Amino acid sequence: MPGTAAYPLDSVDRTILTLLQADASLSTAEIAARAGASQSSVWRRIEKLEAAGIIQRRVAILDRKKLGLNMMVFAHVKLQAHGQRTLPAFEDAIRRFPEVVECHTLLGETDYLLRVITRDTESYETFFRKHLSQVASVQFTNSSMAISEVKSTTELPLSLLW
Amino acid sequence: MPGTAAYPLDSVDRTILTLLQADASLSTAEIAARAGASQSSVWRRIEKLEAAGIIQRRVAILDRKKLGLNMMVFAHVKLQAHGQRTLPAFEDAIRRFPEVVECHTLLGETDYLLRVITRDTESYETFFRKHLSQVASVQFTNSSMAISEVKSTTELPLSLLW
DNA sequence: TATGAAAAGGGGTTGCT
DNA sequence: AGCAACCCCTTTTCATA
Repeated sequence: MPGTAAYPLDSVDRTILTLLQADASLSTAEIAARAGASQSSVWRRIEKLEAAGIIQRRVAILDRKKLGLNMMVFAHVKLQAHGQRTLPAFEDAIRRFPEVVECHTLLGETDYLLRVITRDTESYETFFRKHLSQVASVQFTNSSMAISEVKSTTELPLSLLW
Repeated sequence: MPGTAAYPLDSVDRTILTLLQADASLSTAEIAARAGASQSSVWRRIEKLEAAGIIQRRVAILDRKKLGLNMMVFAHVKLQAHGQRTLPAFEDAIRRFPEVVECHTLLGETDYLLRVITRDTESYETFFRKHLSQVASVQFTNSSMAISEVKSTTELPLSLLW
């Protein structure tokens, strides 16, 4: 049932999720101390949260600019006619482009919002001219380069829930 | 020096980064096997990559919808006059809103792009009316609800670099 | 079905070469 | 960088509620 947790989350679960989405390298012992439960209990709860898919995965977040990926662009894309195969064809192409790290379907004026990461402006233009704009059914795009990050986190606002 | 790695990355480092940004729960032994290096060497390289800030942090990615955060909105925001204190004031407010998980400065028509996550449409409207639109100097906003995710990853396209 | 205590096993961490 | 020892944390077992 989407929109509802598969099982109720108590305060120990909430502490686990809050801590792990901030720092996935915490030991179960450290989490247990802060959550007020035993180490083995916390370990089992984490397993359940992973099995339920509430914890999707653990990842390392890398520094884009330190690696030389200096260009980030948000591109709105609108497609032409919405035939039966237009959307799947576009979406398959998108999934194959490594430059596109996110693609969201939007309600509103444009059909898609893409987050595109490349090395620099030149490589973005190459991507745009040779790949993105070549995908059939793209009507128009509106690309905006991201200049600075005021805020950026992968942490969900769990405080809104509890 | 932004845009350049603090030190050159060889193929072992590249393998480490590629694997860890996909799955941060991999053991150093597993990474070592795939990278063709010893376990302790891989461990020390990871420490160096963390010290250099190339690996920023390790986090757990949670399932937004399973937790009941069903609403995600991308909001373009344009400010009024750009006085000396207009931007910092807006940015400070943004950083305090838990609903705003990302805020990027954009080159182009609008000033900012926000990614906002809330429980549902009602809670988004409350956030928008009582918080976002109340921030002084907001001239206009353009909010688009995200309907579905075609692609979404925190993995940087390292293949573009090497 | 979930818990805490404790044993067993594997991997992170360190010193040495 | 690699090897090996050590220590800590993950994982399992067991007893209890």
